[in-house]
Amino acid sequence: MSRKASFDRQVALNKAVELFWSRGYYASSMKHIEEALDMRPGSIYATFGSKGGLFAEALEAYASSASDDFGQAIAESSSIVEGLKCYIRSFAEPCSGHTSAQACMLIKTLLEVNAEDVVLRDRVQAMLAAFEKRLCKVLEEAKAIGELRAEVNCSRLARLLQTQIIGLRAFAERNVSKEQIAA
Amino acid sequence: MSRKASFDRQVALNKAVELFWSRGYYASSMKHIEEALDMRPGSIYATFGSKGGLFAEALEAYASSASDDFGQAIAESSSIVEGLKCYIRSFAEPCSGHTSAQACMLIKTLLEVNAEDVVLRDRVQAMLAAFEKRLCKVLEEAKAIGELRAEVNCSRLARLLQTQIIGLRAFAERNVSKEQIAA
DNA sequence: ATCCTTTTTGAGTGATCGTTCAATTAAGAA
DNA sequence: TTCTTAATTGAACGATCACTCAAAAAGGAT
Repeated sequence: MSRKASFDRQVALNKAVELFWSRGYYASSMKHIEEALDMRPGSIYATFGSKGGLFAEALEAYASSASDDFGQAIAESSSIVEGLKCYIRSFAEPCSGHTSAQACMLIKTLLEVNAEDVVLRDRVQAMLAAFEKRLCKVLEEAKAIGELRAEVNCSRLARLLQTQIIGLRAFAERNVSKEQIAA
Repeated sequence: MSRKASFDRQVALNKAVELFWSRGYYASSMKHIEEALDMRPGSIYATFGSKGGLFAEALEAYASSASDDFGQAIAESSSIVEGLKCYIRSFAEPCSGHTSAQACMLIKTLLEVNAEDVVLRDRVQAMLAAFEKRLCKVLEEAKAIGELRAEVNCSRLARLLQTQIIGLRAFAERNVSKEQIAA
């Protein structure tokens, strides 16, 4: 039955994430995208529909992989709280191949996308809310085990933590070693 | 001696700040700028040189006005710490005319501008560093008066506070009433 | 009122934007 | 090998990008 695609969709999406994450949405032209994915416009449009469609899929891929990273950090550590600390500290270092630390792609997108693009904006907000919920569940688990005192308000602490993470990762777009503040 | 300009430079810059702050740099086209400033391209280029030049000046104007706001918040309050609290709380509300809270323009710019534009990037970083220094000085003043305990590390607390403010203002680009966390 | 000088205007520049599609290429079936 | 069918290509599209400049407009001095 005819010919099959020569590229790997997930590989292409990862390359798109890398491009959009570093350059942002508006500043990534189709020329950049063609080069990054090593695909010609026809294939890109046949596969992802539009530049916006590709971005949306790339964002989902990013969120999914970020969520995996979080789960792994918690699972690998001896305790939940220790895992959280480890996770947060990881943002302060020039981590995993990147030359310098980078702010969360969700936040970059939230701040870049103008208010007119309601669909994308809502999607990003939903992703951030989902992560907050995830954080909250993990905290409640820690409380149930006794790692956290019984009187802590988990949903409030989750919001506070997320704010901290957002600030830390945006701040990390600069310089300094400041993982000493994380605790 | 001939004709004089019919527009007010500062008024135009304030309009530019409003536009760039809400739409970002790349998504603000010259057409948007012409409309926002009520000026034609010839006048804009004669006055500000280029789109980038206008943005740079608008950013300076924003930073200057933000710095004034900070000074005023401290001066108006009964104590330094109370002034700081008030200043931070002000970001959680749909403040001063804007329909919804908005992240700091410096941070939006830092996250939007790609790494190639070194000059602008460095300028933003310098502005953020200046604000951190200002925060630090205020904290040291508070310590000298006795509002803060003697053992606090002011420069570290300043960094922590700035991270908090960044996170809070980015977070505020969403929803909720969460000024309860500020203390 | 007239002239001088500067500002303002807006049509027009080439470049690049996101996107399309007819022609070409190539994998699997017969 | 030949045929079928889908994937890939890249030239080209109209729109819009940041920007220019010659012509028109208007304030100040005489």
